[in-house]
Order: sequence, then structure tokens, then C-alpha cells
Amino acid sequence: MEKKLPTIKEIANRLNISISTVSRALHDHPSIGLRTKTQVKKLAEELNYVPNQTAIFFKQRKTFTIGIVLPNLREEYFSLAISGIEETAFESSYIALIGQSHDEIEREKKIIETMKKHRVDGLLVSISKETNSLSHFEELQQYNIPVVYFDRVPDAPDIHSVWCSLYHSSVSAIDFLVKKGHKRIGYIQGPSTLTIKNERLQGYYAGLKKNRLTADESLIVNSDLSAASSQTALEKLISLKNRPTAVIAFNDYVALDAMQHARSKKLKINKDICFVSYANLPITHYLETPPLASVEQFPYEQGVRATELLLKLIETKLEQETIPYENVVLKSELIIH
Amino acid sequence: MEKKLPTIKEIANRLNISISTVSRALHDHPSIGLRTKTQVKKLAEELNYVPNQTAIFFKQRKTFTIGIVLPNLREEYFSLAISGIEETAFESSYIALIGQSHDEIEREKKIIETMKKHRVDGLLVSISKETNSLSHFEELQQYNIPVVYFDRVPDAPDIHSVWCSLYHSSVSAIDFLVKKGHKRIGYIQGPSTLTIKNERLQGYYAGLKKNRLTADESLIVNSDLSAASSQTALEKLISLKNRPTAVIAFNDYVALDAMQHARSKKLKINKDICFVSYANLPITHYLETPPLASVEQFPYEQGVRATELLLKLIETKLEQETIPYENVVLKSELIIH
DNA sequence: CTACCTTGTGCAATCGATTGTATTTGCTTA
DNA sequence: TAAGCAAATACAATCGATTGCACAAGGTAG
Repeated sequence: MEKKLPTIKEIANRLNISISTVSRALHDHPSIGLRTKTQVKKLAEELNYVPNQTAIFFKQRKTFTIGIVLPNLREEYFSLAISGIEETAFESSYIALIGQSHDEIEREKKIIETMKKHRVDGLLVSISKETNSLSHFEELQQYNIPVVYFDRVPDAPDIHSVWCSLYHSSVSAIDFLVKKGHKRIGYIQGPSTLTIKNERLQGYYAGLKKNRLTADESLIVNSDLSAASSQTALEKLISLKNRPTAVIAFNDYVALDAMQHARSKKLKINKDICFVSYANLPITHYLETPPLASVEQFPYEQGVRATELLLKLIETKLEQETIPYENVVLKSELIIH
Repeated sequence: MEKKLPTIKEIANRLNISISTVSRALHDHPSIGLRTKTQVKKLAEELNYVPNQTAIFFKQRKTFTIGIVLPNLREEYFSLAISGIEETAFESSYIALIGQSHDEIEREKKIIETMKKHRVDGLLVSISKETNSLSHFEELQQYNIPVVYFDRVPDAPDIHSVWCSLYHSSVSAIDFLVKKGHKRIGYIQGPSTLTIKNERLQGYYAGLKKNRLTADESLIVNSDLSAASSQTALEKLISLKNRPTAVIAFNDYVALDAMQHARSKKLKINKDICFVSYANLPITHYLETPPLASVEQFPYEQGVRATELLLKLIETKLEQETIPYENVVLKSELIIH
């Protein structure tokens, strides 16, 4: 039953020539005679010969595999990113291994360990909520495995990264709302571990200032991203004496949860209270009353760029050159619905 | 710069013992003396030794890697499935390689080729829209790579598969609508390549019969799943003289597109016209007016079960036993919103 | 006819670990 | 004290392919 796959050795034996000749013949090495070459190729074809890549990987110390480590695949945001990664990698004949950290650092470490074992040529990482130290990633340098962080990028020097800047869009969001006549604009923050650079908030403040509005700390509330928490956050805002007429939410999901709550309080969405959020996920286009605008962060594009950078690092690694740390920053865009 | 990683050979040299001793010491082989064992382990620790898995994979002819081939990752449905696959695989210390066919058979073939090269231990496949022949999968038997199809399962004998049966839920959907007083129920079909078993339609007919309603072919329309097509489909239904009061849609996206169209025609969703659909994607829970009900197909669970089956096949393959073809059928569930 | 070159092949080492089969060492016991 | 046995370790083949170097055969020039 278990039919062993043909190897160059088998071809060599059958033709009574040496395996090196077979190997060279299959690679069109110039020093192999035409007759031999033809014979070898013919037999290889007949036997349905396929080189054992495992052996080659081993010999060449290269696997043409990149690892992807990210919090989870259930969030559309990340699946879009992976989609971009897989496509770009595949074009350069790399293939992608995936691992979900579930936002747990321990799991993240285990995944790194596994990927190290599999000798991935490089790693694309979007860090977990709990990741407070990069030691498990830094260790990879010893193994000469380059790492490119994307989207959820740690706040550290000396890293390669690709992310999407939110500052300008945050300012634009305020501009947009002010232009619509809003003067009191609430903001629902995300957990601090996810807002390392905190561009949303900085943009929020800057936008208010630019429009000569004074910031009111009571308009800034928090959500841990759970539905309940986002609803509580909105409740806080709407129970203010001087309630906001518009709310900027950490992301689309937060906005949706908040909107649901607002509806249950008999508020008319985008009339009594307006929403602007981040991520611009495709699903929002199906809503009857989507957020008025959402900041597009181009996860797919981020995936593509991060992969391109990683592949570059992998290729130049082979040439023993050193590459300066590169940080690609995409510009987000406020999309008005 | 390029520091070579330590190997057992290096450890052996430093301690002036043979590599086989080192290997056995690291594996706690009983025939190795305690002193040697301790020394070896200590040095291994110091040198930060990690076995070269590539070499081991090669030697053992096993990679602890499974391949996933599916149409695309952008559909939430598939990312949920992958999520289940990755988790289950990871628990058994397997890791997953991914490939998106983009519903193109050529790409599917290329991915298979790549995965074969990488010597995956097994494959999980949800076939593309264009897949009309299974030859590229069947070929894998030569290489002793087991294949388990999931969700989009081909209609062939002699395969392993995991899918979710929709027949009963389709009947329930009709029951549900009839109980609500509906007598004319439309149905928006998907492309024929995706409805090989066509349980939705069979359930539709059976449900009507069960409720003593006569089927009316004009109530059955088609969508290729694009937004435009789904809208046209709905348009056909609502422009009937005797328009349906309820519509069953191929999946949530079709339902959403149709609903959008209905709204634009000033029809009140779930009042003038009701919707029931398939997939029960989490996003629908955020809608103001979601479909009245949706058939849950448990993609995550399917991923888990498919992986379990595949791992079983891989493990028993090692014991040279043959396993009868196994087809796991999950039961869908009509979820009322 | 010898020296030398060209062309085509084969030999053998190598990648890193595993493992069956020696072989050595050291101890026990008659 | 020598035989015998157990414990500890070494040797060497192996997995499949690549590749530097050696070498053989045949041809040409001096």
C-alpha cells in the first residue's frame, strides 16, 4: 500500500548513473550531456518524481515559510490583513503559517516557539493585548529570523513595523462633526494596551483645539471593547446633563454596541446622536443607519506592505547585509458614509 | 554577525563525547549515565540549543503541519472555521498552513502543489466554486496525504468530509414562517456550484408540502451572491402580482442586500416583508432589523470536527491501518432573533 | 606521440538529528 | 583473578538532495 515516493537515487539506479548526474540533469546543468539529460527527465516524468522539499529546506536552511501571529481570526479586521499577507507571500512562493494568540501572552510565546521550530524564514506579528515585553520576539534575532510588526505595533525603538496612522483622520473626524454643527463630541476610548500611540485621543484633542472647542474630560469614557462595556460607556455619555450630540467610538464594534444602546433609549441614531468610528469594516455598509463616517485603516494593505518588507528583509539577510529599521506608516482616511 | 546555531555536534565536541550520546542524553534515554546526562543538558541550556526541526522533519518524514485550502478569508464564515482549525491543530502541536483559492481552480491547484512540496501531513479543503474535478486532490493519495473536505464538500463517494446539513432547518424555516401567518414564501437561491446537495431547496419544498402549501416556481429566484444580483432577485419577487410576504435567502449577505433593496422600495423590513436566511453571522446581531431568523451552520465547530478527523487519519496512517471513509454531518439550527 | 584541453560523469562530503549495532568500561562473582 | 554481565558510550548508516572536486574519455595541437 504505502508506496514510497521516487527519489533521485531511484532514478540514478534505474539508469545506472550517479545521483549527482541526475540532480544536475534535472537542473539543466550545462555540464550534463544532452542524451543523459533527456533520459533522466523522461524517467523522472514517468515515475512522477517530485523533489523532497523537506530535504531541500534542510540542506538550504530556508523554508520559504513565514509565520503570522495575531490576536485572532474572528475579527474581520485581522482576516483582511491575513488575506493580504497570504496573497503577497504566495506570489513570491512563500507560504504562511498562522497562529492566534487570543490576546494571551503565554500563547503568543508558545506560538513563537513552534514557529521557531518550524524554522520560518520570517515573522509577521500583531501583538496581543497582554504583550508587555518583547523578549520572546527579540530572542528570534539570534536565529536570524526577522520580525515585522503590523497594525498592533509595540512602542519600541529598533523594530521593523507597518501601521496606519490615525492622528490626521481623528482631526478630520472632529472637523467633519463640527462642520455638521456638533459642539459637544464624546469619545469612547479603548483599553490602554491597544492604544499605545494613542493617536485617536491626540487627534481628538487637536481637532477640538483646531475648531476652538474646549475639551471636556467628562466626554471621554472607556470601553474594554465588550458589548456591555461599550453600552455602559454610552450610558455615561447620554446621562450627562449636557449630553454630547456626537460620539467618536474606538472602532466599529464599539460604535455598533453603543448605537444599539442608544436605540434602546429611544434615541434616533444619526439624528439625536451621531456616530463616527474607526475601522470602516465592510459590515457597516449593510446597516440601515451606519456610523456617519469611519476611519479606514487599510488592514489588507497593511498586510501587503508588511509582507513586502518582511520578504525584503529575508532576501537581504541572505546577502549578509544589514538593513536599517524600517517603519512604514500608512495614512488612514475618513470615509463618509 | 551570522552566528550559527548550536547543534548536537557542537555539544558533542565541547564535551568530547559522541553525538549519539548527546542525542540520547537530551532524550533521557535510560542507557545514558546520570553524570553525562546532566553535563549535556547543562551545556545545551547554556548554548541555548534548540533542535533543528527541519532536520527532524526530514528524517522522520513528518512535518506536524496541516494545510488549509479554502476560497477566501474575507468571509467571516471561513475565518470562523479557520479559527477552529488552528485551535484544534495547535492543541495537538500541529500548525496550519493557509491558502486561499479565491474560488479559482487554477489557484487551488497551485496551492495544493505548494502544500505537497511542504510535505504537509494532511489537508483540510473547502472547494472553490470552479472545482469540477477532484483529480488534483486525488493525486495526493499517492503521497499518502489524507484529505478532509469541510463545509463546501464535493459530491463524490469515497471521501472524508464534515459538513452541516441544512435540510431540517430549511423545513423549520418554513414552519416558522407559516406559523407567523405567511403563505407566500419566496426563496433566493445561490449559484448551483455552491449548492451541490441543494438541501436548502429540498427543505423548502418539503416544508411547503408539510404545511399544505403549493410551491410556486415564480417565487424561486436566483442570485450569484453579488449585491446587485441579490437586489435584482428581490426586485423580481416584489414585483410579482401576488408578492411574497416572506423571503428565505441563500445566506445572510444575500438577505442584507435584498433588505437594502426592499428598504429603498419603501417596504418595511419584517413588517411588509420578512426575511429568514442562512449562516447566522455575528454581524447580523448588530442590525436594527435583522432577519427574523437565520440558520446557524457552526463553521467553527465544523473546523474543529474536520481537524479532529484529519488528525485521526494522520495518526492511524502511521499505524498502516486503513480507515473507512467518514462523513460527519452536523445538524444546523434555526436561530430566531 | 605526448601534452593538454574539453566534455561528461562519478565520488564523497554535507546539512542535523536518530537509531541499530558494536565496543568499551567497570563491577561482580565464582 | 579471570570470566561474565550490565551499564555507558561510540560508530556508522540513514533520510534526499546539492555541489566542489576528481577523473575518465576523446580530441587537437605541437
